[in-house]
Amino acid sequence: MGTPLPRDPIADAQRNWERHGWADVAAPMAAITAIMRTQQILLARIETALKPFGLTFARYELLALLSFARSGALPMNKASALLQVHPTSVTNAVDRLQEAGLVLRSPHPTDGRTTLIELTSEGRTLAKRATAVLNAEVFGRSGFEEPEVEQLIRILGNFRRNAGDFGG
Amino acid sequence: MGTPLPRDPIADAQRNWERHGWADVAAPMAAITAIMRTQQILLARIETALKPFGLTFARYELLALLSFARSGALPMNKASALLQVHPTSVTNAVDRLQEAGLVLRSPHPTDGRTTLIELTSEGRTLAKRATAVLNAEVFGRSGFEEPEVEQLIRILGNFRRNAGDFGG
DNA sequence: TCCAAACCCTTGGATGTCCTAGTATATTGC
DNA sequence: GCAATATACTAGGACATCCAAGGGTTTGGA
Repeated sequence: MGTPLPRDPIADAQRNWERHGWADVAAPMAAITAIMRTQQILLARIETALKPFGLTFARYELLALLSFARSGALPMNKASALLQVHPTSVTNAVDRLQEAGLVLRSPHPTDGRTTLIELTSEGRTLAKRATAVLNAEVFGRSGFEEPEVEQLIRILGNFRRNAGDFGG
Repeated sequence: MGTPLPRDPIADAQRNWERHGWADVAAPMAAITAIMRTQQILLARIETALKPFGLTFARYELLALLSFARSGALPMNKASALLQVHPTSVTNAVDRLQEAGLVLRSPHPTDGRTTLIELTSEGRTLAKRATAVLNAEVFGRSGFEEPEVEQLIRILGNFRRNAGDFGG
């Protein structure tokens, strides 16, 4: 996966689409494919930055979410909704974070069905340190110019709203 | 994972970043997180469209790539480079496509190390049908406006080039 | 009151991705 | 010509994601 290609494979795919009579959807195809590839690149950078902490992005996101909750605790279903992942993915992440002593499960005081995830002090400390590294090494060197960042936030925000993520 | 949230969780995260003194990287953080989430949404749409064909996106991409190769065949390492995934991921995809009778492996005529992936006629037919459905149901209804598509292609194209994907 | 429907979490299974080796074949350099 | 290095593919393992199904808890309508 190493050396750069001589040509942009996505631009090539777009040309192929046009040549085959699908010119009307060639551009959206290219945009969507570019999003998939960009996500892959960014995820790799993030995972590299988090590796020294023994964290993956999924686990980091959960830690970060908990660290912003006033009480440092959230119900699992709340975390699932806010992170927008399947409940089983949260179960998986909590299992591993709990093994590492970064969070712990506790019963909900009034609803016997619900489990609360609580940040331990180790978890809170690690979240803070990991965030500092992510800010410095990934978000601070994204490679996006300032106006591009604003455009991405706007375009993808509209997309996510229309997709039903939030604020129907 | 169903009902829309009352508020945009990514916008909330951006505000949290600003509140905690990381205002300088809050916007890139939000943009990157939005890319991750958008990819997730798009992938889900694509997988839904492909499910009736027994295809996943990874397998479809390989089929589509082969269908654009003149001879309908490519070396595994070439496919790995063009799809920008790890060689083992190609091995995995080829295994399953071969089981389904959509591709077959053949030895390279002059290089004993190399394996060629060839499209079968079933594979070619299925690629064509799957592409038609993807074009109609996903790319044709992306939810992106036309100028947004152009902006995404430009912004993400620059990003991918700077990330070393192509055209050093 | 009480049972069905709704909700919450977990287990088990299928996929995909990557990394680290290991085997086989080519290429290079002496 | 032969050993050392490089390249190509695959096997095994770690993770993450989703779906389907199961067991426990609450809620709500008859």
